[in-house]
Amino acid sequence: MFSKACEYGIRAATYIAMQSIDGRRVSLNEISGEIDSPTAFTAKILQQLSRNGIIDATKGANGGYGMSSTDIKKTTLSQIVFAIDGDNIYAGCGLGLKECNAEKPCPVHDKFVFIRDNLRQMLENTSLHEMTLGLATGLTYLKR
Amino acid sequence: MFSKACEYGIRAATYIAMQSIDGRRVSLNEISGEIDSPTAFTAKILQQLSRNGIIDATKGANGGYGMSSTDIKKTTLSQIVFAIDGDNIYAGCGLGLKECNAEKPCPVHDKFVFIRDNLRQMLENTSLHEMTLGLATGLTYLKR
DNA sequence: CTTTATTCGGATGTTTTTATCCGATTTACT
DNA sequence: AGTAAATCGGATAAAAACATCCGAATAAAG
Repeated sequence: MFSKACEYGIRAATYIAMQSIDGRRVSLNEISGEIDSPTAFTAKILQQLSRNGIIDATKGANGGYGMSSTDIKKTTLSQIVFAIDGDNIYAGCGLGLKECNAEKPCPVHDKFVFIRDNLRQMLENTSLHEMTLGLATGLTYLKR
Repeated sequence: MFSKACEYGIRAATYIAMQSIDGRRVSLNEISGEIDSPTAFTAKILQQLSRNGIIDATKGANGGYGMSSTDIKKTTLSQIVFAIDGDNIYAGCGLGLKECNAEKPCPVHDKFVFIRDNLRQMLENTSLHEMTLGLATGLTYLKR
């Protein structure tokens, strides 16, 4: 469904959000350890999120990654996916046609539109804040 | 959503089905021309579909690919996707966790289950026969 | 029996995705 | 000023996906 980069990105952002709620800044090593992702690759993804203003990255001692509480509430999975994978998920034909649309549809056009609308709404309606709720209570996990 | 191989596979199988309904066997060259796919790569995919019993492949002059009318009605997109991409679409966690399940879920487990169930049902309930209906009447297309 | 039209199967090449390495830069603390 | 703790950014490597090539095998038709 998503690229590996996107999976790591969502998990990393969720972890950063959770720790930011507790007022803690986190380092790359802590993140990749806690979400069980390849460290150097995760660094690249965090750079993309930082450039897109989704997380705050600070160099130097006592640096690391963090998010403001308003960003935690406002940022949705949709924004993270878009920052990493672009609009691949929303745009494009399910069967790979370049000019598939309502005028000249592929045989599964309508059915794909329906499923992708579901996915899009889910991503747009899920905030990082919501993602952290289950983690704090031990109901959900970010690794294994 | 799907791999390129899977996209070509669905389009190719749909084209074969449509022509088989008219009693025509089709060659690799005709298929890749009519669905606008890379010829040699399409051959590999058709081999997979043939090995999985989804299409009939016959060597030699007057050979080519075809499907029985019962297979056209019975074969679903789900079977084609499974033959090419395996269970990647149905199985596995949306965030890439190896042991994500109802006991130990990722933060979006339930939401992903919902969306994937939609997708699975759509693929299981769409037959190749249904795919060909719009093509014959010029309502849907397999290329461009 | 030869030619022609086909798919099959293995080897190979290309592109994209995933992942690593390491020096440069920045910042805080002593 | 010096050192340690961080991210940044560019180069490189490895793996997977995508794609091509070509000889072998098969079958029909002349």
